[in-house]
Amino acid sequence: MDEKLPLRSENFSEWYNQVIMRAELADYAPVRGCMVVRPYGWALWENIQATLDARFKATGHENAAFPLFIPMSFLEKEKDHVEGFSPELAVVTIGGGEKLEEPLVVRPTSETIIGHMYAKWIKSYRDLPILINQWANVVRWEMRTRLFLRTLEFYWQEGHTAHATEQEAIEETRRMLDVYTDFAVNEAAIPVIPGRKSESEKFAGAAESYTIEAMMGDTRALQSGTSHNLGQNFAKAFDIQYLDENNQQQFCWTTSWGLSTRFVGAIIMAHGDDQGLVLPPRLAPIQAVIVPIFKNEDERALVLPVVDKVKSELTGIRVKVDDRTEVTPGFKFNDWELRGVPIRIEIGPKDVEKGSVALARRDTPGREGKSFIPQAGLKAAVETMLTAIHMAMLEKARAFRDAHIFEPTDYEEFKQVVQNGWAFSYWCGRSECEAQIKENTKATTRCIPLDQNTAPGKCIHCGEPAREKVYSARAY
RNA sequence: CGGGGUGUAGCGCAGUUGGUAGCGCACCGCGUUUGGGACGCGGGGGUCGGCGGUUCAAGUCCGCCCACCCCGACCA
Repeated sequence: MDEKLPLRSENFSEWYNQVIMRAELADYAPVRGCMVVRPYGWALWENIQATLDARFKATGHENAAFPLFIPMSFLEKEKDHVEGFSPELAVVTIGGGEKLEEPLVVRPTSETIIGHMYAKWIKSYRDLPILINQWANVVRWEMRTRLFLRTLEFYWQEGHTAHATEQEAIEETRRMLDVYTDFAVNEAAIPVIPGRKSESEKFAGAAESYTIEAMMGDTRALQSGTSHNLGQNFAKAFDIQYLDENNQQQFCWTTSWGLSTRFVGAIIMAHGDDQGLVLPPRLAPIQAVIVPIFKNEDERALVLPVVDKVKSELTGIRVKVDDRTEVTPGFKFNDWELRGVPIRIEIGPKDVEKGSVALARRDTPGREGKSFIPQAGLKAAVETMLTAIHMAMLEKARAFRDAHIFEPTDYEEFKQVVQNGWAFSYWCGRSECEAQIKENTKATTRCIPLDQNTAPGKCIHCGEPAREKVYSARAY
């Protein structure tokens, strides 16, 4: 393998693949389109899970587990849902050597089977709301796959709730969109734009879909989390009814919302640089790595006890000591930079003598990011630096994003800007305009930001009156 | 499913008119090294993607198949 990564600016997709392989986040599985998530990648996902799970619990949700297999007939009960998903279903037709009476679908998402169970569990308004989440794997038979971004099987969480009123369901949908936004900004340092999906980009079977859209390092957009108001579509398809206070049968209002291992791809592409990964400190599996430095046995005997002492003082911080003897310190510096560890702590004979350590920030390459600080009070210094790195990463990503969002005033300019950025412009709301824009430019409607106070204008494509402005971009 | 590309050691590749399968990295052993990707010496590792054909002889020529990667239409 070459020592250097391909340059991010020259070949973004090759850079992306190699970062994943070299940083040992994931590997290709023997089945096309499937991946193995390796321990380092899974540790990152576990940190994402932990912080999201805490947010779900804090907003009143409980975890449960529903089956992997769904009767084919369930999928067929909601018209838009089956239309949307049938091309990408994996179907089991044989079990235990016998042809099955009814084929079983490997879940592409669980609205149907959970809807079925909710119909069974919900009797009266006293049973509502039901607020359940599950952490699961799902399968969608995609044509073209990319590690983390689109694989046949992926890991995610899917929240499914049922409510007595439309208003409650709308509030839930928006609440979880806010949770995702808060997570993206405050944990992953990714400044996402929340908004509503257009009709054509909506989830199959939803009344309204909402999304958080993030800008990647090549300016393409990535849908990083979604929240759907399902209206009464699934309630009617699965007969999810409750008896209200007046002894009347009513259909429930349901929602669903999900965030997947795709988000790992978002972290890689939003923050990475030519040296490799740059992990946001609050999610990084290793927050600080200690590299001991010594030339001989005498120095080794001097340095290692200080390394142990420093490590034991950094309580509450995810620290790793790189005690490999078969590679040089210089190799380790590059290795941990590739793996995106936010802070490197070097401890050598000079530090032992002076009672100091060398700190290097991953987000600031070269000498500029290196500082020498006393061992006393190191924990506070590391904590401060982790926060500073988070803020700097968020700011850098925000500045990059804002520098690549344009507000074109005519279609020619629109076509220009979406080649290397996002367009924020008026849209009449008609799917035909959207489709033609996509055909001409490959840009799709990413989201319609909420709560617009925009004065009416004219559609960027057809010139007809338009009430709203939308983000358009080429997307993953 | 269309277009392009690649299959030879774990990874990256070379292999001439068909004639005993090689290089770099990685791996193992020993020694010297170690504050920005160390070096020397010695070693282990292959049904050349699969099946069939041509031939005295196939990694190499011919046919079929398979897999993976990249680019398009669908998608979190």
